[in-house]
Amino acid sequence: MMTDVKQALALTRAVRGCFNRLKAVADSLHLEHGVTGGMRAVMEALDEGGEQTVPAIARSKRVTRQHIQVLVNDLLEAGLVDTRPNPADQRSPLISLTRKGRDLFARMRQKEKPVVADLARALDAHDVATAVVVLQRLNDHLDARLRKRIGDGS
Amino acid sequence: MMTDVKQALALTRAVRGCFNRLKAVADSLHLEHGVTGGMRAVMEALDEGGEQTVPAIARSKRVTRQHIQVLVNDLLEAGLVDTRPNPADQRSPLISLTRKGRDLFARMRQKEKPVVADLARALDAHDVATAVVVLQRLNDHLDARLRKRIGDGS
DNA sequence: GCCAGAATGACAACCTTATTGTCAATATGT
DNA sequence: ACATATTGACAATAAGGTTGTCATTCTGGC
Repeated sequence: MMTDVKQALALTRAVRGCFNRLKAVADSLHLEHGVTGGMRAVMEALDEGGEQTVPAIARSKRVTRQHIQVLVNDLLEAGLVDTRPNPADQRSPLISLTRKGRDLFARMRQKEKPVVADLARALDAHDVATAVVVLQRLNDHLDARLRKRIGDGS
Repeated sequence: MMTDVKQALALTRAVRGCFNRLKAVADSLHLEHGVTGGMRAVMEALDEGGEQTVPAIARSKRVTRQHIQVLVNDLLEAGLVDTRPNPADQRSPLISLTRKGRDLFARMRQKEKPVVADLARALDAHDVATAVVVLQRLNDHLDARLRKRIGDGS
């Protein structure tokens, strides 16, 4: 059955609201580590995707490589990530989490755990699964539109 | 049935991803009107909530009144909103959309319509309804946590 | 009514996140 | 080999938002 426009709008509003609150909660949890939201997001990309180049991280997050470069430089200075020569491209080393970086990321995850578990307790598993599928479909759809737009422009 | 932690994390990731894509699509739609995202958000608040004071808008959006004040001043200059003396508080006039503001907002909505309708076509109504409920529950839960945190701090 | 304390508009300084532009060096396809 | 694209580095800029301050108005207890 097809969704009506009103419902689709309600979904987008709910997503926007959730995002802001999630950000506020995450910020309140990670204040003390000296790691900014951007740095944390890069660490997450490395934790999930393994070692990657700066431009690869930028593309996956749809931001400029210059922005990611700055964040990675900050992480390097903090000793949370390390570089390894890239056999495939000598300009662009592979970035990976150091032991220290992995440990810190694990500690941050650990800190999130009770909060997320608290959320989990309040929500029905089947409904959450449905919501995740809906949001992923929405993501794919939006991606297609964004690609088309970019395609139009060039 | 209770959701597990992994699923709850997947939900938060999906929300973050959706938000970014929604923002990108919305930006691409509203570039030409000379209305920034912030201004548009204030217009939305006024369209949905009727005339309000600046601090009231700020509170509903969890940002500082100073920030909203700047946006409202921009909107005033653009002739998109107007002020009316507030019988309840002489310092803080009531802000409302002008005819021009309402028309522009309607035009922007109209422009969104085919996009949202396209989304609606790709999604199942029942699933979307479930997703909206889940996200609203999530919102409430996060709100409770944020209030508690603020309560702790003071 | 009076007075302390809170809320408000106005203005300024600043921070964070992210973009665009540029340059020199390295890669890549033909 | 050569044109074109990609990359790291650096700088300038922009948007969105915060904090701080001042004078004014509002509110609640007395």
